[in-house]
Amino acid sequence: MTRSKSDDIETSASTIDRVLASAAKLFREKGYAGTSTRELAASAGLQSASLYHHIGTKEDLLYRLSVTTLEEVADLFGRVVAEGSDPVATLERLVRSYVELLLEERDRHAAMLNELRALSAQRRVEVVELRDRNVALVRDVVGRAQQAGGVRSDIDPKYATLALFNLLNWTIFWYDPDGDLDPASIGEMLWGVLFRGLMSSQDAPPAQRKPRREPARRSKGTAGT
Amino acid sequence: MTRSKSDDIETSASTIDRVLASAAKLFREKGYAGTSTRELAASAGLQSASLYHHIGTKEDLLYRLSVTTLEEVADLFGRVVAEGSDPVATLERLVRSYVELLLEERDRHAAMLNELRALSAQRRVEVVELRDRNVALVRDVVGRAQQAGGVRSDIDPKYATLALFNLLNWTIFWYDPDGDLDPASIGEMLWGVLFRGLMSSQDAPPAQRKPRREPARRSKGTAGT
DNA sequence: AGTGAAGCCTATCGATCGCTCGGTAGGCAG
DNA sequence: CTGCCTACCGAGCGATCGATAGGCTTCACT
Repeated sequence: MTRSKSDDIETSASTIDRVLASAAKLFREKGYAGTSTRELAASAGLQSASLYHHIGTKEDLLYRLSVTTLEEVADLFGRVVAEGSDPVATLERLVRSYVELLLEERDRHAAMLNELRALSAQRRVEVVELRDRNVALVRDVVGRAQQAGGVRSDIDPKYATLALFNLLNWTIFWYDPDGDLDPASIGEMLWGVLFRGLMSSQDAPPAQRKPRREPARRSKGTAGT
Repeated sequence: MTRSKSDDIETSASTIDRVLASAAKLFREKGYAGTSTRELAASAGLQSASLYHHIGTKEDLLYRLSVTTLEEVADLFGRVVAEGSDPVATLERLVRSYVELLLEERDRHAAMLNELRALSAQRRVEVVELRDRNVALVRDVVGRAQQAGGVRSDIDPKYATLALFNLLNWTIFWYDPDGDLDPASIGEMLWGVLFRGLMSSQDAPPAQRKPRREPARRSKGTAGT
């Protein structure tokens, strides 16, 4: 009452949030199996036994991290698609905002993407379903962009989407928060590579052009060079 | 002393090769820390004690796998560059042959790429140096392709190369040897995405064109889309 | 003042970890 | 034959693992 109780509640974050943040950081740095519950507890500022007041098992940490992270992605994607505009512009916003989220929450995304195998079979299936739902949303946008003529149609949208996430996800391995580029700049760079490619553009249109409907040849691509 | 000893040279030992192959497979599937020496031995058809007749420590397995794998990549890259031709054609052969090697030896590449953190500090530095040497070779080819006008010059070759390995390396996570595409087809698809991008090509040249020398502006890239 | 939950602690459990020990089986040289 | 070497194994070491048992303190509410 009269005494200042605000000073001992002033803990910056709740204990469970500190534990989850520590888990994400350590899982990314050392892997799930390579992180002990004692390290985890110490990183969050408590004894290992005290962990089990907040969680059931060590696996719960990875599971909660993964679900939260994938639901954030689903929210982001849902918001971007709800804005509604032409498919290529939507795809660009998906890519760039995803990269920004991926890198700003790198610990959680890296833990989820790399340590999925450590989950029990049932939970792994559940997490994979969440992830696949996000991927399917992007694939739909890719397909619509192809039908609208903004994206080349000689690549199966399934593989175009796999290539897209290839290009974006591996960034978690080299992104440096103290490096030259911030997440938004990396997203801009990667979108540029994804959409325009590395090919020198002598006369490519800088923005989208009216749908011109290529004959959608499905040959084997740039075989001969 | 020099009688027929060529057949019992230690490099032809089959047990150690089985152990190394088992280690690569298990490290990819379960991670380094998640794989016990007992599992490793069982997978190679031995008791765990017998492992230590062939190796010093568990870490030796990861180290030997990593060095061997990176030296194979260095050999491959050296051969491709030695063929000598225009930089864009060299880059295409680098990309496509790298993807084929990456996927044909997926276990070893995945173990090396994902479990590097499990190595001791000294060995980790050594392996990273080997890897960076391979990356630097690709970056040089990218830079020469830019100077020759075959690759757009508005992206720092450092980041173009990071994007390149982004696009290729993540494939280890979804490649299925029993799936639709074989490694060569995936390499062809990824090269197509890397070089041409996803943009619908109304009039882009299907093969290389004579160097046209862009002014090589080095600004911040594709800001306005 | 009394009650009960929340939050964290010390101490320790059984299981499993990487690794070592002392041995055995068989090939080969003298 | 003896002696040595490679390859392997059963048993078990100390350390560490994830998780548990039970106690102490704080605090809200009666």
